Amino acid sequence: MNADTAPVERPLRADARRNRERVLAAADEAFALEGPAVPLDEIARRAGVGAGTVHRHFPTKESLLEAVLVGRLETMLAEVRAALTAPDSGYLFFDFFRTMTTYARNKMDLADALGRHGIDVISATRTVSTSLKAALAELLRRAQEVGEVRSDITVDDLHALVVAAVAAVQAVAPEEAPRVGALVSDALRPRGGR
Amino acid sequence: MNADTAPVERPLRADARRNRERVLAAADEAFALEGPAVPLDEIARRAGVGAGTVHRHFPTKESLLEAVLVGRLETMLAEVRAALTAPDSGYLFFDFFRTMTTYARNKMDLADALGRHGIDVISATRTVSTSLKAALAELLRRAQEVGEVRSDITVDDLHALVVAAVAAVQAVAPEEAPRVGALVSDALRPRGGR
DNA sequence: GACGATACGGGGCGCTCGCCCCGCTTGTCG
DNA sequence: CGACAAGCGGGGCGAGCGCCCCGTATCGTC
Repeated sequence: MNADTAPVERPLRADARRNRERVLAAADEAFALEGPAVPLDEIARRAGVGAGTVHRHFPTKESLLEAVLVGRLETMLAEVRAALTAPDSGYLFFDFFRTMTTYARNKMDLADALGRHGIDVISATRTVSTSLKAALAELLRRAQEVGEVRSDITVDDLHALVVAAVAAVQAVAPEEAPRVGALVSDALRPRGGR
Repeated sequence: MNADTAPVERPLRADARRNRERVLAAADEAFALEGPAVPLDEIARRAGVGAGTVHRHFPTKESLLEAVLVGRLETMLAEVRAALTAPDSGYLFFDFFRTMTTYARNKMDLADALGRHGIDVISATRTVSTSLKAALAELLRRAQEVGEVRSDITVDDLHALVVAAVAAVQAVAPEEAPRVGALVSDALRPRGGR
């Protein structure tokens, strides 16, 4: 096999790598706090770098959004995999659902900001979101096996319910949030069960 | 009582009134299709008026958003009141829930666009949203009375569930939408029922 | 320690969009 | 029907923001 099919990309210089991480971290935080409309200058300021540096690592604002989104999906994936290795993971399904809701909140506005700019979110995050879906499918299967979850629920349904729970929780007073979140997740339980 | 406490505002000239309606209709449509970020010029173009005209009737973009939002809430209110006068309105609750979901979709992005601009949505829409809430409370009470809905659900919960259903429906393929919407609304039903 | 390559900073350009202004048109009323 | 007020159109200004550029600083290597 020859090397020129995969043009060896040289590793980043140490400071470049460090700055890239800083920008990513600052962007993650800024997007979470202020939403996807936050100016790039603000992100640069938080990261303690110049605007040019942000632009060098992420040629467009969308590419930065995309990178942050992929990072969040990877965090979620790690979480799901951790849940899968736990004993009795089927029984812990609803605890896990609550955790997912927290992560998903951050994810969503990024995803639709990208969508609005004509970026195909599905293909941009294909690798990680495929793995995530597979891991979720396994978790769901186990929960259904032990009768915790209705048997006619698909992974897509699960995803939709997480999204629904996020929306519902944001729509009520904070002290009602846990009850309402649970209310939504109850839609997953077999009817007549509890 | 004297008149100068309420300085009689002269009625709008006929063409002004017509243009105001056109702008409002164009804005409603444009916001629904393109989201709240649509430029005012685009709205003016759709309405067939100049940009200055839009600005005269609605001094800021937020005031236009607000006017459209109030209009949508009024439509929803009319819908709820219609449902209340129907015979057996308790039993039709879940049909009605589906209708609400459709209206709410349009409402939500406007509301949080206003929120992002520091507008207090609650007080801006106080009159109509108070009436809406009261009407919904009555509808909910009847549905609970005939056992269609869990007795521990509040109006705020109902609102949250509508929001949740909207989010869920948007998160799945169109052909799955009815099933997923129903899944969410099932959270309102007494457990062990149906 | 010196030299070439790589990365940084931040000023600046161009575009978009909300808002204003002013010369002209149209409706209203005696 | 005529005069005056009310309303209209659209060009233009200023602010905000994404993106680019280039002189300077820093890193990696021999």
